[in-house]
Formats: sequence, C-alpha cells, structure tokens
Amino acid sequence: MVKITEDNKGFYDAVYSVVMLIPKGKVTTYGHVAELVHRPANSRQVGSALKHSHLLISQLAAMDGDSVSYSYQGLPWQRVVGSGGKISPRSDSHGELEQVTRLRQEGVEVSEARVVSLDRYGWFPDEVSW
DNA sequence: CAAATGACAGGTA
DNA sequence: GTACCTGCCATTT
Repeated sequence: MVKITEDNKGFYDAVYSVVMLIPKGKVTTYGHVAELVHRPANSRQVGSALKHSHLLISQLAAMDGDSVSYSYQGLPWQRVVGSGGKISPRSDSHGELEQVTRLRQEGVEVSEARVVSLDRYGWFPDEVSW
C-alpha cells in the first residue's frame, strides 16, 4: 500500500490542496491536477492519491498536524475525472457509482459513465482547458 | 534487480 | 465514436 514519505509528502499535500479548490458543480481531470502541482507526468499518481486519500491524509495529519488544511471527509474527490470526462473504472464498481451519485447531487450531469457538462473554467489560477 | 500494477493520457486504426 | 496501443512513473511483488 502507498505510504507518505519525506520524498512524496509534498506531492500528496499539493494534490489534496488543489482538489480542495475545485468548486461544487465543476470538475477537472487527473492530468490537470498533475499539471497544477507541477508534475505533469504523474497523472496516475494523482489517481492513486485519491484512491488512498483516507489513509494518506490521516498520515499527513499525524505528521504535520495543524498545517494540514484538508480532511478526508471534506475532500471533493468526485470532482476529478479522466480525460474527456470519463468516470474512471475501479476494481470494485462501488466507487464509480458513488462518484456519479455525488456529482449528480451537486448538479453535474453524467451520462454513460461520462461527465456531460464541461463547466470547468475560472476556478483556479488561469483559464485552463482540457 | 526485473516484472507487474494502476481512480491516467494521447495517438492511431 | 470506440478499441487498442504506447508512454508514463511511483509502488509493490
């Protein structure tokens, strides 16, 4: 299982911080998040960070305590999707279904395992398109 | 050290 | 539009 180390700590911290900034009703991609944390080739690791967010965030909190400004409960992981808006398949489909449910609940239209509305502009640094 | 594994992405057929 | 295929890279086996 993944684990926080001195080497990867900054990466995970940055990923969770960026994901926290995505507004309700908007979505972005794993690749976009990777770019925003200046590790454009690590989109797969972004997926890993979200998959294990419960475990990893608790580890970060244990290490850094108060400086950690996010929590597993408050992390809007559902707002990160694959390129083209695809809902990434999991080994256990429960996660995918949960993601679709959460997105629809906040007004994001999802059809055929894919986000339809590409309302993703104006939420972070500059206008970013996918 | 080599091989396999992934909540990925981009290009090609 | 869909289906593969290849590149990618941290982790695990």
